[in-house]
Amino acid sequence: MNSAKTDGLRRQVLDAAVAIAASSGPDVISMREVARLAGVSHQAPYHHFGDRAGIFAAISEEGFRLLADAIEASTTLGMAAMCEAYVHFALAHKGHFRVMMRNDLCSLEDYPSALIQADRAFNALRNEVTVILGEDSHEDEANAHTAYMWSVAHGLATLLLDGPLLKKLGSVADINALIRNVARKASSSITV
Amino acid sequence: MNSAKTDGLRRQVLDAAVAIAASSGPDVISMREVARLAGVSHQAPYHHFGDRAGIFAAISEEGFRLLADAIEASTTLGMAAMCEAYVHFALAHKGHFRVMMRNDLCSLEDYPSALIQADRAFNALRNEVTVILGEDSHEDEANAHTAYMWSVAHGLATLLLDGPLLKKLGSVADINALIRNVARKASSSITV
DNA sequence: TTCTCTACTAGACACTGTCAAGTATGAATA
DNA sequence: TATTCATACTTGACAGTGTCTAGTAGAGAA
Repeated sequence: MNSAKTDGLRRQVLDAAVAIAASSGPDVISMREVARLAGVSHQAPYHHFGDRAGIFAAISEEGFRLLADAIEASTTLGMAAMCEAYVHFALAHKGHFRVMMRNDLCSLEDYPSALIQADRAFNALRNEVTVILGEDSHEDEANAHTAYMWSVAHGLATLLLDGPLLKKLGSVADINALIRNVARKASSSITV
Repeated sequence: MNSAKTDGLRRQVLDAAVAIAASSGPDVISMREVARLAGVSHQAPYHHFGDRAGIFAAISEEGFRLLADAIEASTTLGMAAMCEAYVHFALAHKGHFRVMMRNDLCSLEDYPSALIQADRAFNALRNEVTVILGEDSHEDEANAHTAYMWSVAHGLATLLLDGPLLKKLGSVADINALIRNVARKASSSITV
């Protein structure tokens, strides 16, 4: 009955927390509930995560690692593909994404290992922008374009995930078509 | 000492809650804390809001009303101005904005009066898009463009407010210049 | 006077995160 | 083999939380 000791409790708690974040949001995650789900005492998770913020930090690190992997993998496919990759990651990893983007749950700068993964994702996007703009482009210009691309992808992702206005866009027949459409618009704004 | 009875307790609780949301995030808002700040018993706020979600609903309604006002006012100035208005609203009303965009705190469809205000804001943007596209434009095209504009504005707003990657964009000299730049890029993507 | 409505207060309950202290188990060391 | 020690837990307690229930002071209407 007690599977906590067979496969790692740490992994089990993490999976439970991500599942709760995906279904009901990160705020519903409770130390005592995840302990209960894992079949251990209410204090057992503290040994692996320190405190509640520690769980969120672990989810963030894992999430940013997955996001960076996805974005780096799409680099060769161009700007629009990177934008799509960002949105699809958010939809496919709802639990992770919701936690990652809430730095009130755990401030990223307190957890350097999570920050490293976030940097990987950002740098991949930033590099692609400079490649497109060319070596001689101004730094501010590259920053502005990066901010623009990130805003589009992040905005669409959060609107699709938790946006109060999502249902208004429901009349768009295919949600993947919308994502592709938005990504294409965004990427074409760089070259113009 | 007890100013709760002189000016309305409802207003006092709301202001305290918005202030806490702006400084520390909505999750820190506690029924008992806002009651304490207002100098009343821990049950007094329940008479005005029903429960905790009721406070968030009231903040959402007020926030969407202010947002709709701001967006409608900027209609005559064109698409880029509407986009800027959205972002500036988020920065100027941090407390409201954070609550509005968290429908896990209170789901908007349960509070029709708040939903009406959200619709006002959306419709203003949507109308402007159709005006630019022309009467004969397809509905899906208008939806896609509206989704795009909303994504850009919302993405930039949330990244500036709570984004873990905000500091990366810090090298952009003037943040208002960034907002104007992004808004202009976004609006020009419609006519192209 | 009595009745009713509003705007509260007071007490209790289950639940939460977390501190402190204890325990079983396995490996390393003397 | 006996002892030490770290790991991975358990148990118990505490303050703080949202919210249910039950009361109360006061104003206006009948």
